Amino acid sequence: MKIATFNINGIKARHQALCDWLDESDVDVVLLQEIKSVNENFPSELFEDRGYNVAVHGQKGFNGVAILSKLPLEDVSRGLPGDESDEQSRWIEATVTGERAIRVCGLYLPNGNPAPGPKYDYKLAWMERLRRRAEELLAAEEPALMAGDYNVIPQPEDAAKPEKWETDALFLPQTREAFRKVVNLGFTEALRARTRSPGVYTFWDYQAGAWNRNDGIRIDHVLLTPQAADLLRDVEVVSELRGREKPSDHVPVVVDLEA
DNA sequence: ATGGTGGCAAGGCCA
Repeated sequence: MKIATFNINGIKARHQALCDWLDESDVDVVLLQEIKSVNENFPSELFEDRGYNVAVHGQKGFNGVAILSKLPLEDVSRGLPGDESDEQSRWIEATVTGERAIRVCGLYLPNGNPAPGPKYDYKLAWMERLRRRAEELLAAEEPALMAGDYNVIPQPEDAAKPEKWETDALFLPQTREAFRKVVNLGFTEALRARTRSPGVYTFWDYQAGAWNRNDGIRIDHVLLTPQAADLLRDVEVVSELRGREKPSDHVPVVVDLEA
């Protein structure tokens, strides 16, 4: 089973590019972030026509996550637990069953800039809620993954120019520590597990020719429970999409699970 | 130090 995470930066502007990729790839499940759309305006038919089931957790203008799946989506849950007052749409999860049942969680972790400030406080609080949900997933001792735009550069080697990010919310020591706290509960970070991955990025800013100079960062991650890590066959970053017409500033990360 | 780009949606906000 191939499961992808992809921050598409606006479904309205990107549905054609997304469909082009779906038509030429063989992904079974796609976790989308930054759809920037309310549920009613999400073009579900485009994906249903291609054999995908669709679950959306949208929001007007910003954020928004969704799941596309060729397998039925069961037990869909929207919103990260732990704060009833949080109105931002950044989390969606569901169970997909091929040879094995996998719990897939799609997430769009807050950017957090400028730091310090209320947005950074929100990011850290969100990461603490993520940690608590992560503990529950591990306790279930079943195949599960949390994939998405984490807005975290885990290590200096995950940025072409780490010095540029020193005071940025994506790379501050507190951010990296909070991410480590989640991973070290017992997850396998899929790409890091497969390669040392220096020079492998998933985001290039639209500005200043970042793509042409390969001035990227690796901030889209797939975290696997031990039971899912046992099923890991392959990991791929589809960086080629970043060079196409009207690209997202992120590219997909695809894991292939024996499931 | 500033500005550099892009999406949503219709004026800024967010990244």
